[in-house]
Amino acid sequence: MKHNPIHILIVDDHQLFAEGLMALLKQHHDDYFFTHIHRGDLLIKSIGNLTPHLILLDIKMPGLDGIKALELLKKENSHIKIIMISTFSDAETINKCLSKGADAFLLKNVGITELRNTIDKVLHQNSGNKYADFFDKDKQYEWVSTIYKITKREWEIMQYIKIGETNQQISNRLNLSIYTTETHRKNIMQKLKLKNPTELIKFLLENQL
Amino acid sequence: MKHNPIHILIVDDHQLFAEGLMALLKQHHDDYFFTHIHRGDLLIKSIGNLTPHLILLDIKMPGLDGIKALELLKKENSHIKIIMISTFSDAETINKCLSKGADAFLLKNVGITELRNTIDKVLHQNSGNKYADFFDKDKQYEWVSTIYKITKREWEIMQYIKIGETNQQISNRLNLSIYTTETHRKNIMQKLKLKNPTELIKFLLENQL
DNA sequence: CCGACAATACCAACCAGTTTGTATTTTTTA
DNA sequence: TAAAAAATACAAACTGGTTGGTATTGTCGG
Repeated sequence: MKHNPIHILIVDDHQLFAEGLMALLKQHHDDYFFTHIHRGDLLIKSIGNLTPHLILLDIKMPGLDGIKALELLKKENSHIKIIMISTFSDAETINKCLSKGADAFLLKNVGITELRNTIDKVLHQNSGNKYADFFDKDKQYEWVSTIYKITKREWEIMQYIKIGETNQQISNRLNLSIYTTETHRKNIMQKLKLKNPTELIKFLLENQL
Repeated sequence: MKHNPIHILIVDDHQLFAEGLMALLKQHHDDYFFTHIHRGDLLIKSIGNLTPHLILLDIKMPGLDGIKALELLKKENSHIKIIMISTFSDAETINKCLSKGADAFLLKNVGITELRNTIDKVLHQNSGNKYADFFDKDKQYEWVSTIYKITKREWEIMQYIKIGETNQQISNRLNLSIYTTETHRKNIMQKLKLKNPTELIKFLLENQL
């Protein structure tokens, strides 16, 4: 690591974020050099001409989402280390990433120290160990519950609505009458002052719940 | 600007983004110093004890969204310059920000040069001029249309679905029969291989369309 | 000029969620 | 322990979107 420069490829559609990352990582490592790609599909097209040791891969991107990109990459270039970086972190997404071969999963709200540590770990292990940064759902619940008076059960139901389940599916899953789920949903809508299912989904996604 | 240090307050829930920004901005300005707050509600609580010259304010945050924060801030501290930084940029959001007193609106996918220029402009003007960075919707349309074969009309209708309009409202707006809108919607769903309205909204939001 | 595609329009049966109610049981907490 | 809050359950009328069709008109490129 001292004597051969390490090539890090950053794949993220946010120019500012990518540039910031490079600036931060360079601060302690003269031997890092970077490439920046801002679209998933360009990554796949150009990976043949690039030989990164490590890819920092955003999940949410135009062109091709990070998870599909990860899948394609690991099939062809399994030696390249990949750290997924995302805003979201439901367990489902994290597990999908790890099972498709990601070496680590980090949230965008980690600090640079944690990112550096993760990079070091990933670069210096013969793979196998995975590092995942599970999101603190409790914090999220805390603010919806205090601001909107959302109860635990309502919160639980919101989580299933977010992943696209119908009232019927939620009821089956939680062993509830569909009427109960309807009632909860009604109360959620009232408390959040939302008018239609679309607005609920937007609320959930935009507030990263 | 040479002799009195400039205090920049960064309000963004993404630690990495904020740290990256600070690293980038420090590179050319020794006379900048920074505070970082990661929640909208904490901003409002602590603004009394802070005297920033400039606030870089993210729109999407837990606690209190950036637009409300902007509103509250400008009411009390109209002299503080505020640059909104966001991932999204529908004209509605931009206009809302500018009308509530934001001095500029930038997307997270601008580069550091553009950010620096905007900061300089905002700091050196007696307010009045506004800088907004309207998103290149054409680019977005380009990739959905090439990947999913979405037509112009379908794209147009998707935009209204995204803001929560019903088929009826869209039909009125575009002078179409509701049957036409239904047909377009049906085709959109098929082309995107989506099963229900929830998935469509998720697709639109997650792909920032 | 013709074939493909886009845009328009229609229909009926169907499915999902909303609204506006009421009401019982369980749990929490003052 | 009594009151409040949360969770449960039900029902009917209603609104909005889906599914799987069909069909006409316009338009653009080969």
